[in-house]
Amino acid sequence: MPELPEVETIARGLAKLVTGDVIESVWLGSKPQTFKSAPEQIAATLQSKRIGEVRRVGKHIVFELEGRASGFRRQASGVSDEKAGVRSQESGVRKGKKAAGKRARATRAGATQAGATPAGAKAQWVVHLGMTGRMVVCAPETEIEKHTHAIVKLASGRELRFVDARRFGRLSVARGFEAGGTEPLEIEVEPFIALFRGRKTPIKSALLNQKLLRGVGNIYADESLFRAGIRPRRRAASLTREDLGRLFITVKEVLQEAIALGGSSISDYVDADGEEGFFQLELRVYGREGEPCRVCRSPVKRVVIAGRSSHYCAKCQK
DNA sequence: ACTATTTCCTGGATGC
DNA sequence: TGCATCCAGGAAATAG
Repeated sequence: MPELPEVETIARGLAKLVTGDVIESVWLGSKPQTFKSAPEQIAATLQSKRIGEVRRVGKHIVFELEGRASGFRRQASGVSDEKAGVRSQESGVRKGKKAAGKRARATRAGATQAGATPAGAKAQWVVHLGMTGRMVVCAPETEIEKHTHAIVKLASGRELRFVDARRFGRLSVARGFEAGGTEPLEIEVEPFIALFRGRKTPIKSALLNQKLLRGVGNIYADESLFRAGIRPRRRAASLTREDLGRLFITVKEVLQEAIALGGSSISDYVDADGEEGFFQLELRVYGREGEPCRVCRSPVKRVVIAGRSSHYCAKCQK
């Protein structure tokens, strides 16, 4: 399950592999829910672009796209790139086949994003891996895996493929992409504390809320709370400044350590080079139900909060 | 404005 | 062995 450290690791790996390469052609699969922007718009936006910076924003991978196809005009209207993007989004609303409702909603979200964007921002390819999404860089003759939803041919002769069995992953194009909340590795202590003020929701849920902090998922929420000595069910508003001060430290600590170890390889996560991470060996509570707490030896508990399994030590966390 | 719940999806694990 | 059932998870949609 790629969370911030895994996505960071993958983005760094991809940056090394594909920065500077040029997209020669794009094939997109037929599962509509994979594409958060209209497939035609994704294909048109990627076509003939040079891949610039590749970076992580929350749990998203963002590819900056530079330049454009010579002579390419969307809908032969001669409008600017910016307007072409908006226009094709609108046409997406009108067209909408069986997924009309879904598409319209997704399009509105995209339009809001574009609206908040400085004019002239570069086009971007945004990838969310969901649970099982993977970006594969390989030779064109490599057998096409089951659940391959996108294939991007590169001028270097290689292909960049998006493979996602469970299909929670999403592809889109944007300009000035911004994901809701604040980057946990960049936030300062006071804004961090302010995020949770007055919230009745369990602190675990608040940590998972991407509109507050972006990039923390189930594994790192549990690990941060363990290190801070806070039970996941505690209401966010009930935490003292001291509690939140500790949590502020442990969230950063856990994420940084996990990045340093290349993420956690649970189930089938591997980085852009196919290498496993090592942070799964450092996990103190996640996935350790019934096993002895590494600090006090009492068995790790598992409860369900907001539909997510949450692991904690009843003795070490209050 | 918030919060809680449901939905999507398939491979792997478990149960009988 | 085979078949059914459950479970994992992020985020958007829906309900309260």
